Amino acid sequence: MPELPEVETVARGLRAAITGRRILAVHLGKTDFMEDPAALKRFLPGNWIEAVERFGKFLLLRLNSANGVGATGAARRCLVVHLGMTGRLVPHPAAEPRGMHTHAAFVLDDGRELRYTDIRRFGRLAVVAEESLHEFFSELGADPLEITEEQFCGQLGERRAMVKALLLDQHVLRGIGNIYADESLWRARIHPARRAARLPRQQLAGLYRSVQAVLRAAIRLRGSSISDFVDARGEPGEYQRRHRVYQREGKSCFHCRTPIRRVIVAGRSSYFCPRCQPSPRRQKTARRKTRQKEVAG
DNA sequence: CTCGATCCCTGGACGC
DNA sequence: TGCGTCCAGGGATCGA
Repeated sequence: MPELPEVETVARGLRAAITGRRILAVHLGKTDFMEDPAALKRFLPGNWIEAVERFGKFLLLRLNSANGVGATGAARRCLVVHLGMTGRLVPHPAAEPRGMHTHAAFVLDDGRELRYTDIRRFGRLAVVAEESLHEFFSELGADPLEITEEQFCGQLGERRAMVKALLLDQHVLRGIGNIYADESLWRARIHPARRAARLPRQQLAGLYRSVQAVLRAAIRLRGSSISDFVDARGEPGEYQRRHRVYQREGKSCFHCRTPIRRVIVAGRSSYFCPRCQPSPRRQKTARRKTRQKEVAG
C-alpha cells in the first residue's frame, strides 16, 4: 500500500528513468475509475516529461508541450497519479505484452511504455494544468518531513480527535497511511486512540520525531512491500522487515515482549503494544496510581 | 468537530 | 476442486 515512502521511492526511480522522454501516444484499458480518461488521450501525446515529483501520496509528472530550456508560450500541464491501494507506475519495453489490469500505457519515444496497472482501481489519474495545481492540492496538509515541530505540535495539539485519525487525515498531514501511522505511534509509545489534545507537549514532540525517523528510515529502504508495491524498476522495498507492530498481531513487542494487539481505530486495523502504548483508560489509571503514590510518599 | 458506516474494487485466505 | 464469505484499505461522502 503506497504511502509517502513508497511514493517517494517511485518518484525517485521514475525521475531517473523517464525525465526528458516524450509521450507519443496513450492507450487505455478500463477507465471506469478515471474522472476524465479522454483528457489523457487529448492532452498528453506530444509532451515532454520535464520532472517527476511527489506531493503527499501523489506522483506529479511535469509536462511541457515544447522541448528545451526557455520554451515559452507552451502549454504546461501535469499528469497527477495516485496509486491508491494497488497502483503501479512502471516503464516496460513496449514489445513486452501488457499485463493484466493495465489501465493506461503511455508510449515513450525510446521504445518503452510507462504503464499504470491497478488491480483494485482505487487509484487516480488526472491531467492538471500547471496553474491549477495549487488548487488541486489545496486540501492537503503539510508534508510530515517538512513541517516544523512547532507547527506539528500546534496543529495536532488543538484537535480532540484520536491521534491516529489525525495522522491518517491527509488534510492534516499529507502522505502518512496505516503502516507508518502505527509504526510511528509505537516508536513514540502512544496508543492510537488517545486524544491528540490530551497528549502532553513532550509526547507530541516525541511523535513528531518518531514520524520523521520512521519515514526517513523507510525511504532509505525503498518503502514497504506488503503485497503489491514495487518501485519504478518493478522491485519491492525492504522496510517491511523493520516493521515493529504492523501486521504483527500476537507477536512479541520489540521493546517488552508483550504480544502485539490489533484494534480498529479510525476504521482501520491498528496494531499496538498494550504495555508500551497504554490505552486512554489505562493512562488515567496509571496517572491516578502515580498520584496516590505521590500522596502516600 | 468528530465518528462510524458505506461504497468503490479484486484477490487471497479460510471454511465446508 | 470449487464455492461462498470475509477481509484488506485510501478516500469520498453522508448521517448522527
